[in-house]
Amino acid sequence: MSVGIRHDDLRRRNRAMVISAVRRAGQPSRTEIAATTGLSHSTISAISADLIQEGILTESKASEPTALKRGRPQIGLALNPEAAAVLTVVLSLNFLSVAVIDYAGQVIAEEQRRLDTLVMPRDELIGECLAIVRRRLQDPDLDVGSVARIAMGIQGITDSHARAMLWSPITPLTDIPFADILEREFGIPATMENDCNMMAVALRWRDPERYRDNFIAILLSHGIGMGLVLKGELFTGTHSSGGEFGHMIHRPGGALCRCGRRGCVEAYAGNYAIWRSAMEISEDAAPTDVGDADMRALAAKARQTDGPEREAYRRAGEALGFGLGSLFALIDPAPVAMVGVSAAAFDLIEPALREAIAQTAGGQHSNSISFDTEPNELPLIREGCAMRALTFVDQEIFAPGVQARSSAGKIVA
Amino acid sequence: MSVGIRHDDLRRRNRAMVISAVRRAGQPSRTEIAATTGLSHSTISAISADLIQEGILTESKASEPTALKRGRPQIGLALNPEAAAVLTVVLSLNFLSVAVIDYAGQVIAEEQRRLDTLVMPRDELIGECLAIVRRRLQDPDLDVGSVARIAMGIQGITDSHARAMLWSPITPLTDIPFADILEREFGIPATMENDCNMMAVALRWRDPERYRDNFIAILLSHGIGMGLVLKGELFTGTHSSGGEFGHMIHRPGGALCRCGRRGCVEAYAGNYAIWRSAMEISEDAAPTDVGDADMRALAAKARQTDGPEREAYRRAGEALGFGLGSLFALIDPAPVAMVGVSAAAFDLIEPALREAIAQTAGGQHSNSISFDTEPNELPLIREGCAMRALTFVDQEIFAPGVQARSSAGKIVA
DNA sequence: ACTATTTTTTTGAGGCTCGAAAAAAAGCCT
DNA sequence: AGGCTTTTTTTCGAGCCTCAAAAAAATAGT
Repeated sequence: MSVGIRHDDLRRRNRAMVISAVRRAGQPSRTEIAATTGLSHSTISAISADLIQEGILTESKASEPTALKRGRPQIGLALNPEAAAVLTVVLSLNFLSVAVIDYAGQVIAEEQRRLDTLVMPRDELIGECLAIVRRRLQDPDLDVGSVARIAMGIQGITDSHARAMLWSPITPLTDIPFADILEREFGIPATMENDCNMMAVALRWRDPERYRDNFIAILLSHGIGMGLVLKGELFTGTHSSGGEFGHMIHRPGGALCRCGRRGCVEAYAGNYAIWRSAMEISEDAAPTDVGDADMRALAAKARQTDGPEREAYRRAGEALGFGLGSLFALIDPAPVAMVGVSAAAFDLIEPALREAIAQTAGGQHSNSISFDTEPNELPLIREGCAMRALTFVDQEIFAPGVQARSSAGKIVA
Repeated sequence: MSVGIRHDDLRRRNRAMVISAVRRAGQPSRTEIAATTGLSHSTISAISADLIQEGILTESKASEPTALKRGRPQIGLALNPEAAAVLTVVLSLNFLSVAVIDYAGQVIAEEQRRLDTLVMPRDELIGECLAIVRRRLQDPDLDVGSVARIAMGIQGITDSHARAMLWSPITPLTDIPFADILEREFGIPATMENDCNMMAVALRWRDPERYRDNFIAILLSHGIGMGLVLKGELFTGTHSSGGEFGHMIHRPGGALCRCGRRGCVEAYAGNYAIWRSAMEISEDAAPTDVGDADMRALAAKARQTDGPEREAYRRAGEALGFGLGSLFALIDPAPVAMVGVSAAAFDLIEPALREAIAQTAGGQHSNSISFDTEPNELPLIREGCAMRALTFVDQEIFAPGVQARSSAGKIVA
């Protein structure tokens, strides 16, 4: 079961804590770090001396316009951008993008490509991913050896260990162990992350005030996805990436969902469902792909006239509201971020959503539940992947445990 | 944010680990503890010498019929029953029970009382609880000073810090801070726990093989409650005890629930809902109390003839199945324990439940989801409270952190 | 009685954090 | 300018903790 704390773990954990304090705070002084971590000044001094000597941190003398104060000025500590680099791969519908990011979090190279993900055979899809990564790694401007981690994000379900894509709406293929494939090809540790989870991670870094310990990121796109942070931790399923909010049951035996089942929230609130409803096509009709431009036109029409388009958004709001109500019954209410193309139509969705949620036990005080919108999910996913990879480097490479230390470079299976 | 590890914390944590290893394993030898905790023999030897000297552990020479082996025989370590005692209070519909339990987990005294919880005024209800505790504490056979912790369990919603009852079906009263009340009255640290959470805790101690890291305990009684363990941790809401499975929405705008809303799972699967449906009373009718004997008679009738009684159980199964399907979409499937009087009628519920769950995304491989039943919830709740209180003593009193050490006896607010 | 085997304790070394004191690096004041 | 104050950072010794190795203890087999 839970394991004892060894004597060496102590330093390792406190190192990790100092690094993470610097990553969060930007340019904290040693004194500030001591205050936030609760460790003594002497300990922080010793650890940061080590980290600077190892090239992980740097002293940034040129601190911001220092508020004129008496006493020895604080010396800001910053992440050394050259300490390492990470690579992010984001695979979404018909689109593949890669970025190389330095240790301080700045993008230093990127590349994007259009693909027909829906029809590509397995080998080709994997091949395209490997090829784009290889091109970036072979960039002469880049010191290849410094790429310490790859984080790949994909729309769809991944396993709970972040190793494989289990199922995805962007391809009929299933069970592709992308993390293992990337590690085998490039010898760099990799993970396979769920898109909505990465959105949640990114939101937390973007706005820690609002998105701190408990919040929900919901992707309103072709499908409905969710990333959930509870008590400061990303919530995942026990076997899969979990949080399949879109496939909670809204109406037993109801509209046909893309997953082949009936009555899921997504079957009322996914792009295809809103489209189907607005066009007054049967609820039993097979889901079709709807482009972002078409969805924006639909929203415009719904705003203009009170017809089936507006009703379609109303029904989507109702499904989302009852779904959120059920979710809130389980976890208590939390702030929500709506992301994706239909988040731009949240004005059409919100009234019915609030009305529905007010009818649920989880929606008590539904007026106090706050929603935020962000129409563009891709930057969020990439940012999330970047932070995921960087914090891995922080913890597993620059503050390694006993196992990792004895077998540097070996990929953990 | 997260705080650094001090040097003194190390010993504290490892002490706690040794104690918990003994509590889990029964009579482990030092060598076994070293193996399970991963600490060295010398460390375990030093820590256990301390604990024995302080009267927390004892060496149990008279170990079980030792498998004849060469070498120095292992000396079993056991919890010293006299090291401390805890007190459990369980308040349920019309029933109040108290037990005193020694440090090794044996019940050493108990008392039970019938009350009219539904109609008692606030002062009287609190007064009865205090009186029954006081009687047990004043028992001359009991060394009062040794009672180190009180855990109170109640049917209903508690806050996430386990301090107060927020709402309960057994009384119209709300927001009673029982933990504070007990602490003020007796000067003993106390917590206020949710019944279903305690059921889950108890199941884990009873059968750690089956109920280890991920499982669900569902109370099928007047209302529907849930205790959820995910990744080895009890899952609670962010503000409340959470996990209000019974108030997930089964059918928007559907049958009237005891909570005043419509379409909750409970409005189809709670005792009153099954009764209402079997008697062919309107779904809009106000919930009524149904005795356990009546429910058993109803189940018998349903088994005998295919009438409205059987249909009522079928509809309960359907609601539970779709509810579990939605839950499993969020957390992935896990073993389920059905507890309470209607668990005895699970044979009537199961077919429709499995049929419904198979129609949900979370219910993939629904045949592999296993159900267990336990008709009697009260012993489980008491056991859970006992283990809760005992592990608190293990961790907070016998392996105290810096704060607790410097202010012994002070109640943490 | 002696040896082999296994468990437990003892001992010394090394490492970590902490508090106190010293050193460093400014601004402030006369 | 020079001394003083204030604040940050570093240094140093003390006290713990864990670990590995060696020693001691306890028993079965021969």
